[in-house]
Amino acid sequence: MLLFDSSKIRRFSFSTPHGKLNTPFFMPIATRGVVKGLSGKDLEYLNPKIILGNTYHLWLTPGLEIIKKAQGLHNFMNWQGSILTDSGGFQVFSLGKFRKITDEGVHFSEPDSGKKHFLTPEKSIDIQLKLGSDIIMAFDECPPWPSSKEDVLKAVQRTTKWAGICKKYFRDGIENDMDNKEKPLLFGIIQGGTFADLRKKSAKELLKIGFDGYAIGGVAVGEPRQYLSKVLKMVLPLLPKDKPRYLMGLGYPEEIITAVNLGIDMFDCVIPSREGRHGRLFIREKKYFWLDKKKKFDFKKEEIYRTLNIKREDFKKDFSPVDKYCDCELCQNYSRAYLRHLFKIGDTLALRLGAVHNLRFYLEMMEKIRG
RNA sequence: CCGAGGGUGGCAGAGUGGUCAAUUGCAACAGACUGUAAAUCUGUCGGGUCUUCCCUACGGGGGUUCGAAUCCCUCUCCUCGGA
Repeated sequence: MLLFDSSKIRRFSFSTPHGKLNTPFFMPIATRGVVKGLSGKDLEYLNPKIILGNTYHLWLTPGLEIIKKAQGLHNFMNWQGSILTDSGGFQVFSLGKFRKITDEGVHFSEPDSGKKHFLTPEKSIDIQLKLGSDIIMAFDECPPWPSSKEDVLKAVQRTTKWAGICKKYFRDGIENDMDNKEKPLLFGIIQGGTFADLRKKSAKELLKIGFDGYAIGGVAVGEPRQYLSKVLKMVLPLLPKDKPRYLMGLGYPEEIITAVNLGIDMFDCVIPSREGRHGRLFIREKKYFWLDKKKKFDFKKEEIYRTLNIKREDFKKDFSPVDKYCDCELCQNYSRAYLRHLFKIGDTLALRLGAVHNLRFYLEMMEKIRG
């Protein structure tokens, strides 16, 4: 059971070199310079204001040479909104056995080719500056769950150390870059797993260094779901009210609403896009009744949304729209049966329509939350 | 009509005496997905009281053998070559 109180949520705005952002908001993921399967027209329709790219992946492909020749990532992908770039810190976690961590940085080997790369805090910031990112993330170490307290402590210490290096390198980089009319923002990332003392330690150390915004990382890496609000409650009271707070990598709609309630401003997650491509569609049965009239509302997850596995046999002859309250291209033009058919024959249109729909679901939800 | 090679589970295609209810791929069905190693991954996929048990099953029928998808005979169908 969650409680949503629209009068209590944080609403404010801040600007990046590519525009003003109103919180709380959700960032679609464009790891390698594209929201997988979507065109610029699709993005125009979705109008997310800000999307997320990834340092590590863009560094490998297409590489900085190409991005530089294209005059930055925005230009390269023809996206004029803001871009937040993740530092590659998450790959320290997700690439698991394909990397080795030292205090200086992380050695990665590409899973397919075995090709080796060494990413450091300095290099990460350098890459992000060259990409032309609007919001640059500090390079962090995201420990998996479960990890011993000793290991999490080590990750916190390393993350703090790297954060200091990132800050310094960022400041120097900005000062030396006379072309940069508007300076990007730099965010620090709080680690500490599920340990209250380590979370607080991490937050305090990052506050001391000073950032334009603060992210909470290392959440939803496998720990039980109850930890989400616990971790947020450990950290959020310590953060300044006038700086954006970003919950990295989350989540399902009910998790986002929980986090909004507790004071989070920014989200990103692969769930809507990936699950859309995989045929799992987010739909609502009633049109956001939980946001109507009443300011306070108790609701359960099922009351916000449900999901359809559109590939199921049940939808073979279901000619109704996926979500009758949705205004996306899929819901306005095609039936469940048709989308199922597209998935069954493996046509890429299915992937695109699925991702667009789910992202529309998420972004519209955020719109409604903002009011 | 003669010669040669074949007919295996929804399809394709392994297997040439026991460890075969039968490799693998596709299709089908179901599930997973949280700062994207992900248009990916996992499971099921002849039937039964779902079992270290039984039944049915590798074109049909018959035979050899302790034992056959695998060997023999016969019928049938397909493909290729020759009249």
